[in-house]
Amino acid sequence: MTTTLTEENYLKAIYHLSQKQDSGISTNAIAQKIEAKASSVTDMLKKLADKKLISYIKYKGVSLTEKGRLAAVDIIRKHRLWEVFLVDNLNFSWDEVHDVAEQLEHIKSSKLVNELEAFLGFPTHDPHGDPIPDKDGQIQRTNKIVLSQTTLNKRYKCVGVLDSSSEFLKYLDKHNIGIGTEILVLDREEFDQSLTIQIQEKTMVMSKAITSNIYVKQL
Amino acid sequence: MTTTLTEENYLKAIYHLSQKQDSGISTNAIAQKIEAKASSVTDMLKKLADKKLISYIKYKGVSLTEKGRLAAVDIIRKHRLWEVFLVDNLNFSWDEVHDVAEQLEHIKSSKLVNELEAFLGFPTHDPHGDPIPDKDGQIQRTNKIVLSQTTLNKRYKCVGVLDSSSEFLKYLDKHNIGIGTEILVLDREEFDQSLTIQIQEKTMVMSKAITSNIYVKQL
DNA sequence: TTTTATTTTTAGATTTATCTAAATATTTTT
DNA sequence: AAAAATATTTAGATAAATCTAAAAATAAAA
Ligand SMILES: [Mn+2]
Ligand SMILES: [Mn+2]
Ligand SMILES: [Mn+2]
Ligand SMILES: [Mn+2]
Repeated sequence: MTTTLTEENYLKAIYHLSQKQDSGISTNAIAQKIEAKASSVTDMLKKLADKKLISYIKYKGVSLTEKGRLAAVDIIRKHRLWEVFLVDNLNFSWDEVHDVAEQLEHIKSSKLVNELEAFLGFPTHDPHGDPIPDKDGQIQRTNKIVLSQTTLNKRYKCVGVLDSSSEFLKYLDKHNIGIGTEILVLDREEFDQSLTIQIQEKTMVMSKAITSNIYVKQL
Repeated sequence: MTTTLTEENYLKAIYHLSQKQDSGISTNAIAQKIEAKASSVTDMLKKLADKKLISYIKYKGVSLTEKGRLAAVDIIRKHRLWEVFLVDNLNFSWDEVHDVAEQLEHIKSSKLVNELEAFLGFPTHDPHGDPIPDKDGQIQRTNKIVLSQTTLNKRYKCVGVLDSSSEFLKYLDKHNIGIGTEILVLDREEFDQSLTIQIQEKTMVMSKAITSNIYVKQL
């Protein structure tokens, strides 16, 4: 009952796609995420279905079984714990950790991940504000919203990012926005939905492409 | 010019075999170490020779090129640094680290290994007393001997192990022998070369199978 | 120095994960 | 409801790493 690196990447991709859309995850959507051709995906789906990790109905898309969900969440747990380690202890910045974590998440050793978690002080979130699943696959979900959906003249705190690409994170760094940053929403331009916000006395305008990728919580 | 996980394992195997015997490492010796069939080894040797990582003359065995040696030493550097991390920070004992390090040694990120080294305080040796190669592939070699070749009535310090299998390390744990342990050699039985030694007031007899796997330095 | 044994290489197959091209199913448009 | 477009699956190929069985080379023994 061991999963290969490739299978693990498919499970993770299906899991992430399931966050947006509950079931019937399409072959094409997976192909796009994995960066493989649809025919390759079909082959792998048969394999994952044989292993009871997904429910697969030809032409109708897939969904994770409980077994598959637990496997996926375990990879994500490892990924996020390693990201915390890289930032907290090895001087990585939040835009540098993802690629290395993509490799580290496949290391197989339950002692390793559990000891790592303890060493890090049982962190609840990774450097991008994403929650870290616990040993039993439970995820602490908080009711965050995206900055684009905030109401005017209220104060918010940045608690995460939707897009955690290196490019976007560097943009945020440049404008001194990170997890914990306080943001006051001043105005919304109706034409393009751009926001005028204030961060530490400084006022700036942000396009919707930006604000729809920043998670905040009202203070 | 990237090396696959499998290629890396072959390079490491060839490197370790080269420590005992300088050149002309045989196909069979590699096969035994890798736990593969000789025919599989021959295939891989061609591949490694194509990549200029080894010098290979049909039927005459192989040796690492400088490029291959550096690649091998880099894997070993990572392996040993991770072993230090596991023991120093994640509560692993020296008999538990090897299998996990076998996985971690293949993670590709020069920032990761260099930052890890700094985080660990630039350790010179791993938990088994083996030297950690530096960034440039240099290895600090010390003139250690095996316990079986010591002279009577002299005091030694354990500085490493030749056999670092879990079984052997557990045996050493049971008898309170570890890196740094002081050993006084009292007597040698000529018949079977067994040694009577003294460790912290306690006297014990050890077979040659044991004493030839413990590295010591005279005090 | 032949003969025998061992080692190494080659030839051909297998498994995993991928691809292209073609066939089939589903969805959308007319 | 038929035609067109899109999505998905199948068929057949390829590359990496392995294997078994057979052939060839080298080493050891007679
Ligand atoms: Mn990540
Ligand atoms: Mn993350
Ligand atoms: Mn080791
Ligand atoms: Mn070691």
